Amino acid sequence: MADINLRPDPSRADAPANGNAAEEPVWDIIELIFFAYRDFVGDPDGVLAAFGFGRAHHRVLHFVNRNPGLKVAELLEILRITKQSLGRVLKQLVDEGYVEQREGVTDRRQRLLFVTPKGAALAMRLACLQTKRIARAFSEIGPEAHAEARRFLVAMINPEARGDVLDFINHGGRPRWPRP
Amino acid sequence: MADINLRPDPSRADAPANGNAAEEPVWDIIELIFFAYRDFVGDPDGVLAAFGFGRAHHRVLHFVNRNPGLKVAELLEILRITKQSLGRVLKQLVDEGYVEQREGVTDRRQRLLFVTPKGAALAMRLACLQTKRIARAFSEIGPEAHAEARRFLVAMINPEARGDVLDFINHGGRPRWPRP
DNA sequence: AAATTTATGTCAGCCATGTTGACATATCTG
DNA sequence: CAGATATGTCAACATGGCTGACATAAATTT
Repeated sequence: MADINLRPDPSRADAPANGNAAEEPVWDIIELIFFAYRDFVGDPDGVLAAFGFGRAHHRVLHFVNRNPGLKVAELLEILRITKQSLGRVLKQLVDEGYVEQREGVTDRRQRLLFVTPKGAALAMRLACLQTKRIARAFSEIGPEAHAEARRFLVAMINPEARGDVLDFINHGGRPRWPRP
Repeated sequence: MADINLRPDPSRADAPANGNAAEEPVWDIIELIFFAYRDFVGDPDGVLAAFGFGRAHHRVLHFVNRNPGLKVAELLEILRITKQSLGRVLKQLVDEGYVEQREGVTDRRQRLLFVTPKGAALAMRLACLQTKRIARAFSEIGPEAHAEARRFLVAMINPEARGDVLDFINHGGRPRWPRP
């Protein structure tokens, strides 16, 4: 009787406690992230395909919509892709009238990004689609769901990046990624 | 004073309550899923690159490791890709000795999938990497973290698919995706 | 003013990983 | 035996990453 603790099933080895060695993988969360993400990003695919767009366009449109006046360099840092990759999808969004570029007022080298009304409508449509899934999940869980999900997701982000990410998602419509 | 309720900030319009129309997008969760997933799947990339593999190889290796004797058709259904796409990465994993294929005992058309010891070691290494991130997140949140995260992720999965997914992640090492 | 740095764009080509369509083979089932 | 099933394969194409090289305009530094 030397080992009395609260492990109902020793095979599950939960509560790593030391948090360093990661002795037994947390299989359920690893796999649930795969399945949940697969369904979550799958929602917009049909709509995007009808517009001739893919997930890359969705990401660009989303962040420009949420951050009017975003600089190209900031968007590159968010998406962590190269300017060549971004250029391809951005050009299509601009050519087809979903995104606009305007010269920066203080720095005329900059091409600040804005969604057009058409772009805003598509971005909103896609966000609402994804929100339906989130809202259904929250309603199944209860009133704490939003706060719990947010805590979990924030904790999964690289600690050094969290400050910037939290500033960003709380921006309230004003652009400020690395600094104004 | 006709509207007394607990909304600290009316611009946030949280708690959709009806759960049908998805009137205002849940921006924070949508974006946090993007950032959290980006960091989560980024962890294994370095290790994979050192082996000449990519994320597609990781997914195959992971599910074969977790499901010894998995049938090709079952793996296709999990990953939701075509057999041609799977064939390409699976062939490399087999050729390089990470995965083995054995004839089914009852049905000799089947090529049941198993990881080799080498494959198991790599799969475990990658899972432990991802587990470190999860364990860190859990330790920041508290003892309820695992249960909360699991509830949220399950609730985000398509309701029709949940039964199969839950059976799958609880399989305990015995393969049974659609049916035995 | 000239030189340099910065913000952005562009061309060309490669790679990983998804797709469709057609077809081959072995094996199981009725 | 006839047909359905499990798997593999060839060929071609699409998307969205990547690198490297180079161009332009505007800001900044010297």
